[in-house]
Amino acid sequence: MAKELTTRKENYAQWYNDLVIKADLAENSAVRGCMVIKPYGYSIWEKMQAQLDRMFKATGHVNAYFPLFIPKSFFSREAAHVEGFAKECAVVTHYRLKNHPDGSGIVVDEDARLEEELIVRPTSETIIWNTYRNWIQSYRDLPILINQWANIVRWEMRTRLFLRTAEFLWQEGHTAHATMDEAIEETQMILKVYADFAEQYLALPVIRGVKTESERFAGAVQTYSIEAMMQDGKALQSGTSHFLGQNFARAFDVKFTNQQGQIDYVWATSWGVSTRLMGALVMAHGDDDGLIIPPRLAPIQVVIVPIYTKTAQLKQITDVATAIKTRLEKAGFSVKYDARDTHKPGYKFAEYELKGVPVRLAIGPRDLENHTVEAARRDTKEKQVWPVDSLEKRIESLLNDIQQSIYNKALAFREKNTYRVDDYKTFRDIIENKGGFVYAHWDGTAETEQLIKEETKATVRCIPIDNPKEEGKCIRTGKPSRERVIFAIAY
RNA sequence: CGGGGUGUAGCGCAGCCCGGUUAGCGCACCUGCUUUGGGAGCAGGGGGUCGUGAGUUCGAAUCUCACCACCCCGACCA
Repeated sequence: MAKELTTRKENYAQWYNDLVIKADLAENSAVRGCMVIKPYGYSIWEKMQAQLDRMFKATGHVNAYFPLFIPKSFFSREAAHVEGFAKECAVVTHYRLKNHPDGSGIVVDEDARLEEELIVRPTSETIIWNTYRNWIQSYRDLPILINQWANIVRWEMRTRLFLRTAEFLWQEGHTAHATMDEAIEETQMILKVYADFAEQYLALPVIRGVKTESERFAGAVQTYSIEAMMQDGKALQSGTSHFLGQNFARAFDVKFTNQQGQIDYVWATSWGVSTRLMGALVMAHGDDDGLIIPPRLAPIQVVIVPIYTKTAQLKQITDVATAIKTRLEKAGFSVKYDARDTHKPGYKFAEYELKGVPVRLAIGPRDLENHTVEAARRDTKEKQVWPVDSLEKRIESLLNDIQQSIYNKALAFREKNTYRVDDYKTFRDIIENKGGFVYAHWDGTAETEQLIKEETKATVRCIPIDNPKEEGKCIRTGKPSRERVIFAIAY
């Protein structure tokens, strides 16, 4: 197989797609806009899930499951919500098929039309809040801190593997609170969980911020997000946390009696991250040789490749390799020994690089003789020869180093491509020619935001939290502004 | 839904303009031998309703029409 992933400069989208497909993560399915997540890709997702799940549980949440189908009437209770999602819903209208009378095949049985259509959930606020109504009467029933792992469907016009598929996997948290402050606190706490996960596990530096009104979740009072920069300078919204106020409680009539004996509507939050994080992983860290998986999320952290000429040698090497594998597994690493006789070492090297396995150990006749292994790290491709003794310590420190290095690299890239700009000409030049994040003043109106979007394709990604106040003039209209916001072209 | 493009073996493509043996190439696949410390070499082999349907013609991958699918760019979006 020849090296082919060299298209990135010419067509980043194609480079990304190739990488996802060739690294064995996913492929397009027979269903338009939907993807097949392959075993290797899914195992990375499982690692993400497991870690996020731990973090949610550590912050007091529990998992539950709500229906895939949402009656159409539920969906229209919250005006802004329905407006935001109506254009991309899959709708179930019938419940039965039949053979066509002329024998030409299976057709929908028109006699089996549903009285009320069912929407395949694009998000579950409505079905969940309809359920919460029955669960909540008193402040003693609050808070409810529930998360759900599920698939959802949004009938997007244009799709891209992991980043925007018609069906995707995610987790959605839906919490109910007695007070506004508590709900806001929850929203921000989850944002912190997302940021910590992105930075410590995905090795992806993110900016926490607040969305502008036009980018806000349909039905939310406030939307917080984490924003990351991909290697083409575009922004990827990698997770969102919404303060929903009492909007859904009002829409679904979810009231409770507070400690003072007064009846009030319940305060809500919702938050989610999706398989889009897989896309972030690919785009933030990948290179022309393939993926680079952060060690803390790698399904295989260490791969051992034998190098031999005769079958007898293979047996000797296998003895050594198996012993090493056992030792490393005992130390808590996930290790694969690839003793396939059907592929040559060079092929395997390239294959595991494509898959982004952080560390490769090669063991050959020389190593048998010297009691060594050759260790190669995926991120920098550096190799060194190690004695077999004390391998655990070296692996541990190497994996930690890789985790940190790829984070540092991504952070350095983001900083290098972040600008502070005060005039529109420079702004346009950077957005059009360089890409990246631009901190600029904005007058705070949706009109100006829309104008800038039309003129440059850039949008306000977020208003960073803890943003320093600074007097300035909107770069488009010259009207006064009190802080800079982040503009970028987004995925 | 607007603009552009592509459908030929599992993947990537040539052939089409100018119709004419048995439709070809690279990778992959299978067999054998030699190889194995960075995607092996040689020899042999298998695999095709040329997207679908109609039309023109003695003859269509090639020309005409319709349809379908997919990709890219836009609008929308996690």
